[in-house]
Amino acid sequence: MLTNAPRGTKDIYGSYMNTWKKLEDTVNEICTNFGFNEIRTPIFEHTELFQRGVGETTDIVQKEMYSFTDKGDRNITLKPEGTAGVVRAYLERKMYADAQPTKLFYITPAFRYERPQAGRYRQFHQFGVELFGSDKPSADAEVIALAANMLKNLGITNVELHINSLGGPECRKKYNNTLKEFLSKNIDSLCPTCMERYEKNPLRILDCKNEKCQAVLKDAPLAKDELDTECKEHFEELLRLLDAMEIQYVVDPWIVRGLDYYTRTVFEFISKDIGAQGTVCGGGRYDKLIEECGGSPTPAVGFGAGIERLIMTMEAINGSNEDKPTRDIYLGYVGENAKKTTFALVNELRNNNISVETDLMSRSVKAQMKYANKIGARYSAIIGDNELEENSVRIKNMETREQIDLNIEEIAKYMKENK
RNA sequence: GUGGGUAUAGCUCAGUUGGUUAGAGCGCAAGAUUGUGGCUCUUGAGGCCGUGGGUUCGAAUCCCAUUACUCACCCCA
Repeated sequence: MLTNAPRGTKDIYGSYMNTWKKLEDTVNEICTNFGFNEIRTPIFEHTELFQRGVGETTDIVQKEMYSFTDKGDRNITLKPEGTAGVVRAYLERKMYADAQPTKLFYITPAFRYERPQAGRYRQFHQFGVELFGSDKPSADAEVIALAANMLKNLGITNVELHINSLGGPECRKKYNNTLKEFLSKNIDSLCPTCMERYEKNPLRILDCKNEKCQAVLKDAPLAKDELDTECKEHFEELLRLLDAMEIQYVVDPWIVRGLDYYTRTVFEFISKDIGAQGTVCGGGRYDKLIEECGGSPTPAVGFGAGIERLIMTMEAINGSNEDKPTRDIYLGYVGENAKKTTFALVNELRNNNISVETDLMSRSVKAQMKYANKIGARYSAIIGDNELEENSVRIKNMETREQIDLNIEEIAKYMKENK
């Protein structure tokens, strides 16, 4: 137990960390270009926030939350997703009084008690974006464009954008009824889970993979055909904007998102290369959520992307990022006198922003050179009594094997020039 | 929560019909005449054979349980 991380968690280090950092840098840069500002909200919130925000009927709230009572008898939950906390902050910090729209992004751990499998962890990480204050299709377009742009910049080309509109609350209610009516004729041919869903959440039946259910659904009414004129116009304008930006998409009437708060636009970027959990990025519009959380009616769009899944898709294309570490120079030494000089020099170089390593293992010169090679040092030098006497150190380029003699004082300058 | 697969060294994996001290490759460490890397060679360290119980004269090997990992369902990022 002491040497086992809790189930469904992961240590991030080594080559995985390289990819992770690259991803974070890309995300930061793109969000800045799109005018989104970073927000970091607490890792835990009052349980009620998620019950309201994510929805009482969702699996997330009903069975997957890490909840506990703190010493002050507060009901606390580790965030199972990123949006609710941001919505809370938007209201609490009165960001609606700033220039609108408010455009925020976050990278955060999230926690769900689920059976782990490929692309699914109990602690995972979400990159997400939220845009508050605009009900216009252009806001949907901007958010989708950001996601597409990010994926492109990460070199993720093996994903497809699926998009749909569920309509506003009225359309949705109406569609639910039409769908139930349609299904009622064939309810006995549905799979057992779908028979349950018929009562609970008929929309979900649409993306059941069971063949029998698919057969029943063949001529099912589609949400996009039940939209009122406003919702329909909204969706069509969004598609026109995506076309204008040359963002490829598939209108997929079957996508239904599991979170309760979506209205109108929903979309997913789906990969076929990372197993059953193929949704790399999912989001949509949630015009009712802010009211639900106690604010005045405010439209919003956003998405969440799973960092681990993004990395999986990147690795499916490029393999894992096995970059060797690199250091500017390895400075070794022989003998006690040289040791002091070397440590002083190492410190000076580091103060000049040069990456240096030296011997901490009392190794032979040969072993020190081997180590220099392993850590990917670009240059190496060994300081001993001879070098101290003559004030001359031989700097070796590890790749070309070229060597050059320098005074100890000249080393920092030389390394800066050859950084 | 439900099902399938797996579990031997840091990693990838051998291990015969149950038989004495459990192996290989890679990695790690030391060395191959003086203070200089990558190749080669030698040597070494490192295993409660996932854990607990059972069968047996004897278990890494057979049986049961358990845990973890893994894939899928479910759900979602």
